[in-house]
Amino acid sequence: MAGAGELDELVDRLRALGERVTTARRLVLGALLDAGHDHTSAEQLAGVIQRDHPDVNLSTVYRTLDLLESVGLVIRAGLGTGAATTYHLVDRPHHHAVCDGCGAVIDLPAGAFDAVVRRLEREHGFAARPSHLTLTGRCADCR
Amino acid sequence: MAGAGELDELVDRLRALGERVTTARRLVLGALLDAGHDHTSAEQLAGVIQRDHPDVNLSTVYRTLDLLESVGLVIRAGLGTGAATTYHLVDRPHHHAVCDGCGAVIDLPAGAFDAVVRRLEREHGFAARPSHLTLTGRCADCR
DNA sequence: TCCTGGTTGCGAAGAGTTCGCAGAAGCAAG
DNA sequence: CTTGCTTCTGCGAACTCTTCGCAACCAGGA
Repeated sequence: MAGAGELDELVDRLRALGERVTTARRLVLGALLDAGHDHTSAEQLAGVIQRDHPDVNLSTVYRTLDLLESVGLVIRAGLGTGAATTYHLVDRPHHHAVCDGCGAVIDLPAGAFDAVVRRLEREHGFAARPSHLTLTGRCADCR
Repeated sequence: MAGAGELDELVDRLRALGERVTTARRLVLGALLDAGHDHTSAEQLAGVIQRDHPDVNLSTVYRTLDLLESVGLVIRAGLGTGAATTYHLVDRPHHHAVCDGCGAVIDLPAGAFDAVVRRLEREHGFAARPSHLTLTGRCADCR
């Protein structure tokens, strides 16, 4: 279980953005906090929430995740085909390396792509979202 | 329409890999060639093919794309939620920048990520597929 | 040309996600 | 605290994209 302080902070941010704070949204944020830096699917989040609150619907989790993404509190990492979309809090910027073999998602330090991002900006006018870079390959275990 | 020579070359590569060359596979490869460097969905490809060959089924296009991906002739770029998975030939290595705003896929030169890829290998033991890096952000037009 | 196993078309199933609606709940004002 | 407007939620159905099973078919080797 994550500390209550963190949840309150997220809730306050949501309110400050002019969004309503509802029970369902609090629960989704709480579940995302509990997930730590793991990448969880909407269904997984709903499962966790429904252990204590069976009346929270999967649709609501999807809608809440959409909202949280639109205000920048959450990002979605669209993995390859078959796998469901996963979400996690934008607590600190980092990047994803997804292993083709085992599907593992490896978090990479935020600075890894800085040079590339700057170059893209300069040469292509493309503003990369610094917290959302995904690359695929093979992790050390699967090679 | 792409040159016939290119198609023959792809067909030969497929045969050399021990895979059967069927009409449907030839058509899928042809459609991928015609698409050039655009990223096309299975449905788009099926549509193009079915203009001349209405009897080619969407299932077959999916199965063929899976095959082509498994032998390394095609890569799939799983864009965000909602959008269908897109595919394109691995004609030359390059990377993708996907715009959040308009969904445009920008091809980036192969070398852009070389330094990062090498560093990932060294520091994380992660072997990135050099032909499949995706990053999201905002293109020049959408900013 | 004949055989054999991989491939295809077809239809249906499956997973993940979205939508519409009526009732419930958040939040601001009184 | 109560009221009232607006947004949110639960529910269920619909939708899209993708996969599967099966019988007929065909590519490639003998």
